[in-house]
Amino acid sequence: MLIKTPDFSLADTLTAGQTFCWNLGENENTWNGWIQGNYCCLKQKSPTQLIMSGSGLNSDDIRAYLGLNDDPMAILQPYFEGNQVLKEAVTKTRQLRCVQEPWWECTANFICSSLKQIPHIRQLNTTLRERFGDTQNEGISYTYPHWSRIARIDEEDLRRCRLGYRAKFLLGTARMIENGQFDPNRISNMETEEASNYLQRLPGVGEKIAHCILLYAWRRFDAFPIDVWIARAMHTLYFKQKKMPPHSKIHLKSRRLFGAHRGLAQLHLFHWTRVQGNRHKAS
DNA sequence: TGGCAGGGGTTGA
DNA sequence: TCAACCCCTGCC
Repeated sequence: MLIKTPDFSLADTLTAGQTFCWNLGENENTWNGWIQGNYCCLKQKSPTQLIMSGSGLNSDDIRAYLGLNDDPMAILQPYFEGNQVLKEAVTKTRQLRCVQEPWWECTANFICSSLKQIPHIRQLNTTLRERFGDTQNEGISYTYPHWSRIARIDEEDLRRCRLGYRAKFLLGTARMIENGQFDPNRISNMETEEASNYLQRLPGVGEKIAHCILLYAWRRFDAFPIDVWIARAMHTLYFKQKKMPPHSKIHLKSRRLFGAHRGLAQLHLFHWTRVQGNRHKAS
């Protein structure tokens, strides 16, 4: 199925640290992964054309998952005045989109993410699928294990998936959801800050991960996850002081600079600084 | 080949 | 505020 898109980069979007269930296929520009529990193959034919195969999904599903209905340039334009840095970052990364991950997989991925790099997190996602998920396509692909499945696993079995200390957190979170101590349906009716505090009741979920979940699963564009990358970027770009400012000050600054769309701004700044870093490394 | 540092974070004292 | 928690990678 051919899907027309705005100016878009599939690779940038799938490797920007939002989602961890996509792997590069054998053919160039081809990615195999999961949308709404359906295994599918996406190929970027051109910056404005995608080809989707291998699932019962329609183009609206793909567009919604990949955030193709958003125009980041238009959304963030009101914040460009007096903020040349943001304008440049968004212009250079305008092919990037904010995805919409399933909330449980997103939560589990980010619990697994602490002190891990993107390839490791992707590896963990694959391992958990292969060991505890249900098979689709006769063993070629596996669904992400439901929390009720994870809740029944021994911590030692999870540790054997190379989760380390994160095994206890993932198990604790799955069990809290399973026994009704945490109700994800409540999130939709909460303000972002309240939702962040609620998510932080889950073991292994602190402020950063709570904001990641709100941004990438609930698409709360006012969530602003601060990791070491974005903290460094904000420090370099927007603070004159030599010492790294505390997260409270970075949050305040992000509100002032990017308003209700600071999460989206974060995504583009993060990607832009990473691309620049790689460029410096390459040269 | 092996030792060491450091990495996209959270917890608990 | 800071050590502890695991595992992997890159570097020497």
